[in-house]
Amino acid sequence: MLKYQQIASEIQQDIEKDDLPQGTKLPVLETFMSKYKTSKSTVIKALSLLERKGLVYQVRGSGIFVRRRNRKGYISFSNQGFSDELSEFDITAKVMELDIRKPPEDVAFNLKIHPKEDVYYVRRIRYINGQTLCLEESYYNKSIVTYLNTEIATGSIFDYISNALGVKIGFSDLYFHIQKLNQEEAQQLQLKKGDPKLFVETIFYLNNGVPFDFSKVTYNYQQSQFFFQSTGHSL
Amino acid sequence: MLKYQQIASEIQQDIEKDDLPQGTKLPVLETFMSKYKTSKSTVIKALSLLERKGLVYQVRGSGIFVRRRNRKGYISFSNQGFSDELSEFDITAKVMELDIRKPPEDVAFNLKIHPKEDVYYVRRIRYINGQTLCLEESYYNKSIVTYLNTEIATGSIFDYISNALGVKIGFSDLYFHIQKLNQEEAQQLQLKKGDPKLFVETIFYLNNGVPFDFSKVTYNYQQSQFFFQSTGHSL
DNA sequence: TTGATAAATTATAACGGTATAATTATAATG
DNA sequence: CATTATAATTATACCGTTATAATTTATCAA
Repeated sequence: MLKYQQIASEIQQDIEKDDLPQGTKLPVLETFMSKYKTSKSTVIKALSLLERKGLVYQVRGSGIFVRRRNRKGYISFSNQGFSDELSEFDITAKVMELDIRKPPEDVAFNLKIHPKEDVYYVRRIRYINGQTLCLEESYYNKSIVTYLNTEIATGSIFDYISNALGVKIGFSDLYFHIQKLNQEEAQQLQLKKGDPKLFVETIFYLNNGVPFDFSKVTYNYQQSQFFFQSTGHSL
Repeated sequence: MLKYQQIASEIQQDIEKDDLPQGTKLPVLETFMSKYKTSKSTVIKALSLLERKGLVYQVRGSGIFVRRRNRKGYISFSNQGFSDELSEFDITAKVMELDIRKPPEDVAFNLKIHPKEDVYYVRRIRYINGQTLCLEESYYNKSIVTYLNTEIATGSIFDYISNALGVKIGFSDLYFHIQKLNQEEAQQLQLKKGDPKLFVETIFYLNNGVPFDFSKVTYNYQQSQFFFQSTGHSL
């Protein structure tokens, strides 16, 4: 791990370990410099990383302070997309379908592939604390995600992709819609037709800009409590 | 404006002016260094800023590339919250209520003030392209936002706060919920009771960490198409 | 005590340099 | 021609320094 990431990680652990409350002032930069035996720029980078993660805020001329959320039970979605810090919740998944097929037109378009190229198709129901969280349909570019099976898809597909396949995940585009459930979705989520849903289409890209996953997710509105932290202009 | 912000702004304008397509490679760092007569670190800072804004992505060993969204008609919400780049849309507002009052318990809690301190209360309906976009209830800490009137609230309150009052806006916490409209909300949004809604509570903080605005917004689900770009882990 | 002024503290901007890691292009090899 | 090894390109990490801007604290005057 990079030095500034390591430092950021240690500072984060310290904050969480001591459960420092909102507004607590952290040591000054000089302290971190000598503590971690590194340069000022590296400390600044580490703290900027924590600021982007929403853990601290920095005030010029004053200091660096702890930033905390004040509500529990919300699924946080950071700049990495969702699924960060879901350790707080018990998330499981049931794989309904998994096969190799040719992509529909919209999928081919979003993955920037030819409609006759193969994709992995995965349909899952995900559960949070035993309740239905969402229906998920995902299409993976098979030339990048070369292999998948039900066992893998029952766990975290992304962990598998980044670890076993050594693929580097970069960024993603998310498109949110609020809609009404149709009959089929309602049945699978154990809700009623016409009930609200959050529908999210996401395109995931590798770090070199190549799209490798296009997914459509329908969320159970009863579980749809999300938390998002925005950070300042400059940083 | 700071040098790196200025450079970022100019690069952004170049990208938009020439309408550079996704994946276009930008000049190498050296080019920017000599073009803007500045150091490498400053160029890197400018480009990192653009990366966080979702305008470019950088690939080590390869180059810097243009990142573009591929759908129109979505309200983008960046790390500044919503309302960035809304120039694409025609947004108006009608002020329904505006007065000074004592905050309810939850508002006092989120603004971290005593329940007997004064707040400005503003209730607005906002329209997008002539259609109802959302109902908004906002509470402003009066000791920070010292004055408001209907004329100001008809426009952008945040522009007024940051320009006229010279207050520096920092970050914000957003809490999202998917729910059903009640009778009153449905009527105001010209929808039906039980229709879906996106309900967002937001706490806005000054750059020194003091909360100054707590708002509750109910979105018309028919207009609720949002776009969000996530950026990589490291950066 | 109050209010203004100055000094100290603190984070940030900006410079410029060396070293490193990832990618891409080129050359060598079979 | 395909594969492999090497070199060139390119962005990033990291160092250390000076200058600057915001804030806080201390000082002084009324």
